[in-house]
Amino acid sequence: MTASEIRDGATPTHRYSATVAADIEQRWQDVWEESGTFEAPNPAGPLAAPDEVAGREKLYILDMFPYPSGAGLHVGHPLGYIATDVYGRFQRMRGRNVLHCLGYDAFGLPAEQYAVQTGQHPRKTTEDNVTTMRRQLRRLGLAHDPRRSVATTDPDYYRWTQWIFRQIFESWFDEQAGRARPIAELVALLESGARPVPDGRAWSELAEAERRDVVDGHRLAYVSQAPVNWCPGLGTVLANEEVTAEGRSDIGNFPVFRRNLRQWMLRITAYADRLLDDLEGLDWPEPVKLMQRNWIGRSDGARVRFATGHDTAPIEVFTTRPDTLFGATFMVLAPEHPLVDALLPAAWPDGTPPAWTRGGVDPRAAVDAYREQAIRKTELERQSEGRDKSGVFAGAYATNPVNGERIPVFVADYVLMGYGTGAIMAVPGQDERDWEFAERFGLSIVRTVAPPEGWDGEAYVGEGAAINSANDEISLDGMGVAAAKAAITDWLAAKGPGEHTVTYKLRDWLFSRQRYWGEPFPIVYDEHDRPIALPESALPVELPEVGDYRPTALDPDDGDTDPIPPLARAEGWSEVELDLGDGRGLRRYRRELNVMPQWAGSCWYEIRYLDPTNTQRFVDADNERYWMGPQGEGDVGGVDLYVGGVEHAVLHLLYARFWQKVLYDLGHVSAAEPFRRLFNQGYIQAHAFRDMRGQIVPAAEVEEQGDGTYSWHGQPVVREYGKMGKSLKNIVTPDEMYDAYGADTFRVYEMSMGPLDVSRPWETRAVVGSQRFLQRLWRNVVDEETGALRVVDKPCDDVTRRLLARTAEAVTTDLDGLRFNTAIARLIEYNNALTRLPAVPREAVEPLVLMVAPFAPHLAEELWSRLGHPQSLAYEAFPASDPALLVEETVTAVVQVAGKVRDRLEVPVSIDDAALRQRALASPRVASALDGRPVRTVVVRAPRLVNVVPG
RNA sequence: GCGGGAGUGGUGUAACGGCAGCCACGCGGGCCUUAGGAGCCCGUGCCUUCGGGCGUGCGGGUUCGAGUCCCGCCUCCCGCACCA
Repeated sequence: MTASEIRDGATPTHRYSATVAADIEQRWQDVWEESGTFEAPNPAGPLAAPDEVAGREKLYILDMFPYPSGAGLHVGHPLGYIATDVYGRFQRMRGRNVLHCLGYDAFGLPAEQYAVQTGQHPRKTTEDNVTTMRRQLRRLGLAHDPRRSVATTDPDYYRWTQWIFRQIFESWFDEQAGRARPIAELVALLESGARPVPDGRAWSELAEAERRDVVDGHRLAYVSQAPVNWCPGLGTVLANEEVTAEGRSDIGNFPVFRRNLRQWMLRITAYADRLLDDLEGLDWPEPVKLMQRNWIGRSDGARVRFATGHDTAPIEVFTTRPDTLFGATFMVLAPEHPLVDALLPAAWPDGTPPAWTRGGVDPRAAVDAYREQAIRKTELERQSEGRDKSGVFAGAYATNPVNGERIPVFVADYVLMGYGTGAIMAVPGQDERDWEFAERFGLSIVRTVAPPEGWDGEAYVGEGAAINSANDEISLDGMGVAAAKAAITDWLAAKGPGEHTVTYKLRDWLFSRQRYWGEPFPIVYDEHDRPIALPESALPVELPEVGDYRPTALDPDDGDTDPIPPLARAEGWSEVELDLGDGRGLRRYRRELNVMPQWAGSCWYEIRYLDPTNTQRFVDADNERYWMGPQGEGDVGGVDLYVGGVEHAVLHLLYARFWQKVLYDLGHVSAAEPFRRLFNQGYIQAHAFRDMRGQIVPAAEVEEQGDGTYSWHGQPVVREYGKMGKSLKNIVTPDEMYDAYGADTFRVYEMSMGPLDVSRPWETRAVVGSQRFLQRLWRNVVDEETGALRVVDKPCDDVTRRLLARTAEAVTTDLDGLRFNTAIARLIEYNNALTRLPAVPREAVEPLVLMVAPFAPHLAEELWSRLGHPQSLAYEAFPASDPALLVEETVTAVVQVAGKVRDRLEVPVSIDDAALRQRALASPRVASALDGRPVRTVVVRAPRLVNVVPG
């Protein structure tokens, strides 16, 4: 082809197009893989390369564990992976030993639901999905260590998940030491008498079964019969964290019922204070810390017992306002409170107001009817009713311990069984809810905190002096809230009916699921139905094949059904004959048929990445200390940078912190926290379009009209804004971007759209801007027509050299601060400057290629290689700037009059205030702006600014 | 209701308390083309009597100087929500 033919034809042969990009990208991906470019050396174990570790600072970068869904990726998914990759490549060029990899969280409900829909075995669909995702991500050119890509569904992985569960099961929380200890140490303490048995008897007096009860009652993993979230639609129970505020399942949106079932729990509540306190030392976004604090929900207060006069235990309440105890004029119990039944008398007491009985012939009938109605109410109905208070008198009275007042006891659903003790003392004078209830039922109201002047008459919850709060022994009157709290709490403790206490919103973690696709528990039951942990040598307990892995189909709206674990169908698996080595010989045991929840595998994956092939331990101690150990005094340790969406603010991040702390207490890891620094990326949103009937139409087929309106096949549609997804028909896939532009353009575009932590709309038509940038860079190095190198080996001019220094400086600080968008703007600016040069000097463009490399690594490798460098640039030093070149000789000084810019002066950088002041006042523009007014003051900030203030 | 975050051109965004709008999309004009949904170059906040004036959600304040700090509103987004 002649040159004129090329010009006559369409695109020059050597233009950086999607085709050229695809060729370059796949070639370099192969090179990286074959030469193990991004394999991170360990200090010890099978992946050890001590020579490569020596003398380099380590950096552990982590992306949130993805689960491979069947839907494939859209362009929003890789955002965080690209960001961590850019950062990792940058830090590698600055000499750090970077650990970065990606595995798959492949167990769990989403994977299983997808398998159920497609009628295939979850193992098959999971493997297919992982393959698809690996392909889509490989095409992105992520600098991951492929040897470390674990999957939770691999028996070599879940063997250690089971091992950790076993550690949790075989330990207890020593409240005094504030940490977990091996269960054997508890047994020793009990045997020696150093620790009393809870009911006060001697250990030696206890029967074997009673001893087991005591020990099992202390374990961090325990079986309990308790109200749990039963979701018949999913066929499984769920953790509190997996249930929405509307009382439905997070996944699938099925109704959830409270039901008493025997389930595995993890004692996360034992760690409530440490999970709260250790947030202090973490470099996390404040909103996430706050969400964790709120979820843990610590509140300080007092327990107070109210005698009932019946033949029952007193009613114990929790209050954060013990100072208002003199104003407690009635009590309220949650409908499910266990004391309610014992309190109910045979008939209404004399003088019971009719409004209190809800028409019940006797208290039992009234309370039963009320409970029936309250339990039937869904969360949604409760909310639609607003805060209207309902309730019924229990026919009983209690005695206020501070003043001996006889106060009525009600049952009402505004008191929740799940918080505090499930019972409250009602203080209408200082509590809005109690006020509403008192008004409704005509109950007396006593103010015990003086409201401010002019208070409108409702409950006063603020600060103020105590009033009406004295008995023969103590008076709170005149005290502030804090002082009154302390005084009354001391009095209660001295007299017996109460004491200081702390309550948490956090509940223990419901850990078993009646599903198939999860980790089996390493647990068997003996003939007494007691759980026993299988020995380490029996791990992994492999997930058995079953004829039908689907959960038993149950009516989603019927909460009275029972869960049926699919593993019960595994032929010959549920019963097993074993010698557990406890001297009892070969015996028959029943296996645990539940599986672990989705979160189990993601509670410790960041640890397994460190040592993925270790067959002796879940992680080698040296490797763990090297990558995650504390860095000096006061550091909690953990991953150096963890990037992911804010949707895991509570669930995963809380569970993983809990497991980390157990492992830390037991001496298995050196880091007290798993994630030292957390960064929440924003989401990529997208526009969606509806036609006149309100139906969503495919966004890809919508055309923009000249007047800013939109049409779809000729009919007008309206634009809205939301998540990218199937339901809004607005998915754009990475594959489309690879085909149309190439991976490097896609990467640059995603990083240039805006700050990483801000959500923003996807705009396919804007991607071309990033392509033009890379094309211009390519053209600065390669002749589009001939493919020859265009770079000249001549010295660079001074202006360009200074611009390069400033660019390198700015790009470095931007990358350090994860400000990728501004770094790219700088690079484009510099590249545009090179484009305007008559010829591009090597000295000017080589640093640019290196600086672009973290963003567009394939293009950069290709240019680097064409520039004559035989080695990959992955370990080239990131360009540093000569400080001498950063110093300007002259600057533009801005001259303001009354704060408005009126002139600009080119001045030497060394100019002093007096000289600059003189030059500014000499400016004719200043004179004209002053318009004859006298000068009052002149603010001078040499060399950049003068502000002349007229009188 | 409580708590948190954010409001800047047509769009995404950028600005140590010191030149508002870097960079990019889009748009307008031009070049090159048989052609342009390619590429390149120039222009592009609004108004203007071409002097300049006005501009960072609204209203105040601090300051020589405020997009940035303080107070009060408005709007949007997120989290929690009868938590005693």
